[in-house]
Amino acid sequence: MTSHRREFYIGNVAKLTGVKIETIRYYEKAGVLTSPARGENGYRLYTKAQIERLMFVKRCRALGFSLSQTLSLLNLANSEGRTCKQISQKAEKQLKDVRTKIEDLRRMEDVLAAYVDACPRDASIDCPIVTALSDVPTL
Amino acid sequence: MTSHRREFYIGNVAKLTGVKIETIRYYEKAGVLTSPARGENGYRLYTKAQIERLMFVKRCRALGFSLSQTLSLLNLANSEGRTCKQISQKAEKQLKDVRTKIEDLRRMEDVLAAYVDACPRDASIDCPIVTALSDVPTL
DNA sequence: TATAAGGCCTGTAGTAACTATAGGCTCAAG
DNA sequence: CTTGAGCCTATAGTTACTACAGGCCTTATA
Repeated sequence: MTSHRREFYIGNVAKLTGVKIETIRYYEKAGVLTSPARGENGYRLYTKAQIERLMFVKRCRALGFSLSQTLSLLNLANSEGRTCKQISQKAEKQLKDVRTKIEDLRRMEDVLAAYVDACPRDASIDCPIVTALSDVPTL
Repeated sequence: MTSHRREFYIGNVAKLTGVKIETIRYYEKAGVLTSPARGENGYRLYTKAQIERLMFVKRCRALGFSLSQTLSLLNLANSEGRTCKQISQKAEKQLKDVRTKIEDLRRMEDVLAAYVDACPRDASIDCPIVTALSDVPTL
């Protein structure tokens, strides 16, 4: 054992990356992280490269990529002949998906805001929000 | 059997409301819909009131309310002394939650757009997106 | 009359991405 | 030597569905 430690227990990795221990193990089982080496006690031993991979995953997740998209991005990023175009296409697709979600939420926001706006928000019994939610078009 | 049918089979309800049969049954099991009467053959028989309740649920879901929030809204809407204020508070909370989600997605959008923008999107090997995702601050 | 199709039934399992718990081993400190 | 922290595995729970599997019942067609 040298003075320069190059392998980390999972608890250390969790602290370094801000990803919970259970989540790290889950990522391994889900196949987005490669299985680390094990010490004689059976504990997982992470290398710096594996911790970097975990950070990559964390950032992808923060951008809304699914785990399978993340894995495919990782594989692409680590593949020999991959190009910028391939990578940017995935990013563009994700950007499009995010924008679609924003639009959906915007519509919800508009309706909700209109409801709240139309409501006296006092002790009235007759609530326009309930009316709007209950209204049946034609039955 | 009169000429005026006032009870509907689940398939009809699904068509009328646009909610899938399995989903309707799921809502019943989940407790947001009351269990309908059964015909002699064991088939569910829905009344108009139950179909209206289902529409209420459908609209709540479309606004992003969870099933338990939807149930609590339903109970509130159907309770005797409920006020506009109580209803609008739930709507306002949901509006706030929706806006928070929009903000989160906006941040993702900004980062993704910046990544795509920074990328030459051609046959280059050195991709700034990968670099950004891989970059480890201090390890 | 046989049978095939379609609608309904129940119950279970699968989905995504974790989170939490149970039961048990190891390791360092007092 | 015991206590507590940290690690291990395996399983179940979460949300809101969706998709079978296996099996009634009824009706339409050959």
